Formats: sequence, C-alpha cells, structure tokens
Amino acid sequence: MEKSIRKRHTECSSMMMPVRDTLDVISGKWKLMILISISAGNKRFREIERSIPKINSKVLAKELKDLEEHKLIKRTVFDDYPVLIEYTILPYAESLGDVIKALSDWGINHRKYIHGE
Amino acid sequence: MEKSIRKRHTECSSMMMPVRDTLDVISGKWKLMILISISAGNKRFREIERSIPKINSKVLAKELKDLEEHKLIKRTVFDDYPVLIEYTILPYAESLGDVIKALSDWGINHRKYIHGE
DNA sequence: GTAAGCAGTTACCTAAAGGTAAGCAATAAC
DNA sequence: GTTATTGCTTACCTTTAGGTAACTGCTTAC
Repeated sequence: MEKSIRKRHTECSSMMMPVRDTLDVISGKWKLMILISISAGNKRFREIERSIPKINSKVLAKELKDLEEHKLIKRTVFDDYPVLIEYTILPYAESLGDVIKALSDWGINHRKYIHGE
Repeated sequence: MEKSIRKRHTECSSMMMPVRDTLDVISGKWKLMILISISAGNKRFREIERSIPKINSKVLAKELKDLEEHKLIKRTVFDDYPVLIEYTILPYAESLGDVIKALSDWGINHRKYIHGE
C-alpha cells in the first residue's frame, strides 16, 4: 500500500532551475567576457574585439546580438558622419555583477589551490 | 615619438582571466546540476541520475570523472557485498556555494523580469 | 525463474558552437 | 593614391558537447 512512496532520490530540481536559467543567458565562451569588456569602458565594436584575446568578429557580432535581445546591452547608432556605433551596459546587466564577482573570486582562489597549497 | 601609445581599447584581461578559469571548471550543461544534487544528499550513481531530469548515464559518468579530477567530489568504493559506491562533495567544492548562490539569485530575478515588471 | 536494480561502458550519431578567411562600402590618415 | 579603420557579413569547415540505445556482470526482490 505504500510501495511507490519509496525514496528513490532527494528532490532538488527547484534548486537547479534558476541556475539553469542563468546559464542559458550567459552560456558560451564569450558572453561574460564581452560584458566585462563593455563594463570596463569599451564601447565600439573594434575596441571590444581588440580587448578580448582570440575572439573573432563573427562570434562577437553574434554574441552582441544575443546580449541585446536579452536586454543586457544597448546598441546605439549616432548618425553623424561617419556613423558611429556604441554598445553600453544596461542597468539590468549590472545585477550580473554579483555573478561575475563570485566567478572571479572563485577563479582566483582556484588558481592558488592548484599551484601549491 | 608617441605613436604606439595610442589607446586602442581599455585593458581588461586581468578581470577576464579568473572568470574564464572558473568557467573552465564548471563548464557544460551538467556539472553544477550534479554538484547541487550531491549537495542535496544524493550519493549513489543511480540516485544522482534520477534526480537530474534528462541526464543520461554516459554524460553523468563522464562529468563525475571530471569533477573528481578537479577535486570537487570524491568517489568512495565500499567493498562490502555487493560493492557500493558513493559520491561526496569535498570541502573545497563547498566554496562554490557562493557561485551557485549568485547564479541562482540572478536566475530567480531574471524570471520575474521576463514575465512582467 | 524472471524482472529489476546496481555502476557504469561502448559504438554511433546529431546539432550546435566556434574558428578561418575573405570581402564590403565608406571615410580618414600618410 | 595606397593603406588603414570601421562595423560588420558570408561561406565554409572543424571541433566539441551531448544524446540514443544497447549491453555488461553481479545481486536482490517477487
């Protein structure tokens, strides 16, 4: 009478869901790097490209579009001559600061942990 | 006499490196889910497998090996009969708690942000 | 005695991510 | 007048991650 109540594992999907949601937005090798670069003050396409070692324009263009769709950055066209395009961080993306901080802190620590200690 | 000093972008690789280091360790769709599951109390292979929707044994086996190599979890063999195998979180991996918390918080917020508000 | 659970492994395949190299039209710099 | 810079795009190719399904030897439950 109580055979399907047998515990087969501990439920934890409610903890996994929000983490997965975030990873879906910042997934890939480049998105966080781009956000860091723009936060650091780089605004122009080529500027951002130069600031991120090994990235290429195809990938950068695609990721910038993704980030714009997710409302993390804004693309502004200044119609002077010649046209000038600027990317800026939206306030909403600044909330990713905590995520970046956590990842960064752990990375610094991990490096120490691996080399000695 | 000062032509190569022209600023071509703002340097930020020192901020990107540690983030990249962390991502290298927890990269992929499954590693954080596995850590969350084990932290929640799942220890056995099949238990972990059942607790993570849509994962399959091939991927799980591979990721568990990765996590072990990175010293985030420990695989213990109890040589009773039948053999019993348990995975446990190592103290070092607990430091990933902040990362998981940050990712989770942001995910929860993002969900609100997307649906209304 | 048959089915199910354990902890995986193997071979095979698909899809997505990412890289390479070239090119475009416009302007500005040497 | 050639070269560089800007913000991309396109076609093509390689690599990697991940998924499917079947199967192993052993054990326990029905």
